[in-house]
Amino acid sequence: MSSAALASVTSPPPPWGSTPYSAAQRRVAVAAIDLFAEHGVDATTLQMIAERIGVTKAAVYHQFKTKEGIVIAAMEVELGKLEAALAEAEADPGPGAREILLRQVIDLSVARRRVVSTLQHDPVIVRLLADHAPFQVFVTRLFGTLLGDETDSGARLRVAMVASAIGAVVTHPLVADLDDATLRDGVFDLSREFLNLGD
Amino acid sequence: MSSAALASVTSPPPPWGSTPYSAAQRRVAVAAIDLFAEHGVDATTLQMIAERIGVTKAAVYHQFKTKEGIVIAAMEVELGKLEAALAEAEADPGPGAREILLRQVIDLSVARRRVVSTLQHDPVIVRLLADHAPFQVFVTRLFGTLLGDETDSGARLRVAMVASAIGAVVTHPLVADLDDATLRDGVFDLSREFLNLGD
Amino acid sequence: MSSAALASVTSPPPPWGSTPYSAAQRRVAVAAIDLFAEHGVDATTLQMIAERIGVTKAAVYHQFKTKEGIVIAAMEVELGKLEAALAEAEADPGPGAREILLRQVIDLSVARRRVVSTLQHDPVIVRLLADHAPFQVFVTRLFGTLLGDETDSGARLRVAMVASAIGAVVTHPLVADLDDATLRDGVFDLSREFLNLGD
Amino acid sequence: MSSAALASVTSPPPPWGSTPYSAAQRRVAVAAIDLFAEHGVDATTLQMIAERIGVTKAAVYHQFKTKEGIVIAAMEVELGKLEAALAEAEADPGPGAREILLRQVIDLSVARRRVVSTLQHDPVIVRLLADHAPFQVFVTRLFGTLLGDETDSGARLRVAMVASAIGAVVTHPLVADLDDATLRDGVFDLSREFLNLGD
DNA sequence: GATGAATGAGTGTTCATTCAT
DNA sequence: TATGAATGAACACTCATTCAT
Repeated sequence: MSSAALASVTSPPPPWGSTPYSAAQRRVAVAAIDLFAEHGVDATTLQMIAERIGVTKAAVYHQFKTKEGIVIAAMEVELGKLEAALAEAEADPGPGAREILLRQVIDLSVARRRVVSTLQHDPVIVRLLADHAPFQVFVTRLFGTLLGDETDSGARLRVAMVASAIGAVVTHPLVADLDDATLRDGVFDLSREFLNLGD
Repeated sequence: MSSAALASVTSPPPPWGSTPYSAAQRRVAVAAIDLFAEHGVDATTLQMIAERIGVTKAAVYHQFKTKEGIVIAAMEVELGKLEAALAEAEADPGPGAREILLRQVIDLSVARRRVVSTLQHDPVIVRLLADHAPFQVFVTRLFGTLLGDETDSGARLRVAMVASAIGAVVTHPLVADLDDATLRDGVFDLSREFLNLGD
Repeated sequence: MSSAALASVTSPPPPWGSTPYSAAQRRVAVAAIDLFAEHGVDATTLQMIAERIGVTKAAVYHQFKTKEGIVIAAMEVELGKLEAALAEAEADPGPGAREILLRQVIDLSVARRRVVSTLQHDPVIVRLLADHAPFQVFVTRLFGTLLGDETDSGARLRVAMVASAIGAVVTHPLVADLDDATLRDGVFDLSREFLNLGD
Repeated sequence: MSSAALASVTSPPPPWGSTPYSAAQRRVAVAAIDLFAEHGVDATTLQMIAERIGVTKAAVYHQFKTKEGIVIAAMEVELGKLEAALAEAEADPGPGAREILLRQVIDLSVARRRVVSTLQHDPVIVRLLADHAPFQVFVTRLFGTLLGDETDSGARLRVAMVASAIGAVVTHPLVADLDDATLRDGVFDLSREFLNLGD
């Protein structure tokens, strides 16, 4: 049994999507995500975030005690979109579950191209994720489900390559001219083929 | 004919490896690359770079007029390592040339894991590259050669995915336990399969 | 005749102990005193005061219009404890009155060690006191009574030294190991000896 | 033998006066002391310090990495003035040594009235001193020498009262009209009397 | 060629204070 | 009465950059 399936049995997954962020906090987080994607976390100042939502810098600080808090909230809001699909895949570990989850991941990655790509690689976020246990849990669950029952190094390598590719290909200049649907389906087909998920 | 081959005919490739950086400048660039990889470009201060090579901040400024200059030099030094392989592949556009180039790219990516991954995604560098023509030329040549004669959207998508995967898979946690050689060969085989390069 | 006795004739002393502070205001003042003693006035935020009494910052503002108001209230509450003894000493200017007042001052200083020491020297409070007439009156009465009939520079110097010593000795590391009773009596005896109050 | 005399035998006292502060750093420290005495440490901004010596805030930061560093330097510069007298008294523990040291302490306290009083009681400085070992050593030496051979609680109380009085009496309103010389001699005589140092 | 000193323009963060509800 | 949201003004601190020596 995969470690992810095991985890789903022993303890309920953390409620990513339902984190108790107020509406005001959500507004900040959403504005922040866009700016992070556009300029990188370090180059995004609190001033910029405040201006984008039309309030004062101090008002933002009324919602979040630190910039780091905003970054985490931004990540939670974004990754929360995957939580439902992941929970579903964990609940029904049938052969199609991985495929459905894969599809969701790709859909989100394409739909939110720059955001996903940035959040996945920005040095500040990478460092933050490494120190933030809940994120580790989420990522472990995600890759565990994607792996399914196979956990040998070959399978891990395949999943790692696909996962790496998805996050980055969506902003690759070579496919900049593809429309979302084409990119989505193309990436999905190649990923399935790559993961030997085909019939 | 590929756009890369075309480019190589119309204009001589810029001398990546032979850029006239002095020894002192090279020392700065090398120190900078490591720090960029470790902390990100924005979080790497000139003070840190100066300290790492045991000189003063002003001494660094004697070698480079701006921080941006250091970033560019760092990229040139790093990408210069691919220049020889790329030139060779361009000179002999036989069927094996793409494979050799691919191998070189993967070898470098694995050998310099964190560096490559960081330099490829750091927001400051990404922005700099977009504004820096010589980099565009280099990247165009690289992908052009990797594409070979096929330039339809399907082929472009395959190359984009492989290129995206290579740069990121090398630091993926799922393969963190693999030794360099295994990772190198595994990624190479999967990439060939992906690109339909196998016999 | 001492200037204090004169003052007590010309104008009724301000009602230190009976200042019309509501129970809620008193609660704020008491919490504030402790925090002022612990961190200094400047480093004590309204947030801290509010938290200590379990209300919100705005609730504190409902009781006091400014932070300065809280500082003044805190001083009044604390000094009010001396008001009764001072009034009594003023009413009966016999030879023992000074001694009784001295005793009260020392008792309070020892019992509320850190508080007294801090409130007497904190730069914010010192400045506030200098601008706040009622405090000047109180202090004048206090020292006037302590001085008794002698007002030459020699007597003033003795009283000044004793007064200075009392406020600070209670927190001096050299006597940190003394229990309250010992410290109280020791300081009292030395002060009497110093002021030539003994028989 | 007093603990101070012992300490002077086993290890040379730290070089308070000879701390390697550059001229520029000294200029900052001196300006800071005055401002600290005038407004308190917390209310003294780096801007104020910078302006007083006619440079930029950033220039001050070039000399000291933190505000705390400035506070410590200010203390060292000020206390360094006592170092010579203290070392001398430690070297010659004769009966007159305590008296000479006492005289020096009083002279400095009177000459630098507000400075000494403030530095001795400012909450920020008090806290800093508690966490700063070298200051503890200095203070221990100082009081040890002042105590001489007697270390019972009675002697400690007398020294504590005198020490407390000296630091505070110099700014006491009751003696504000005394000129320096009168105050100096008066405090000295009273202190001797207090400490039973008279012949 | 290298250094120490200096600077201007920010950055994240804090805090007393206000106000609509 | 009490609160949550908001703000303006400030603060300590940072950093790329310049320049006289």
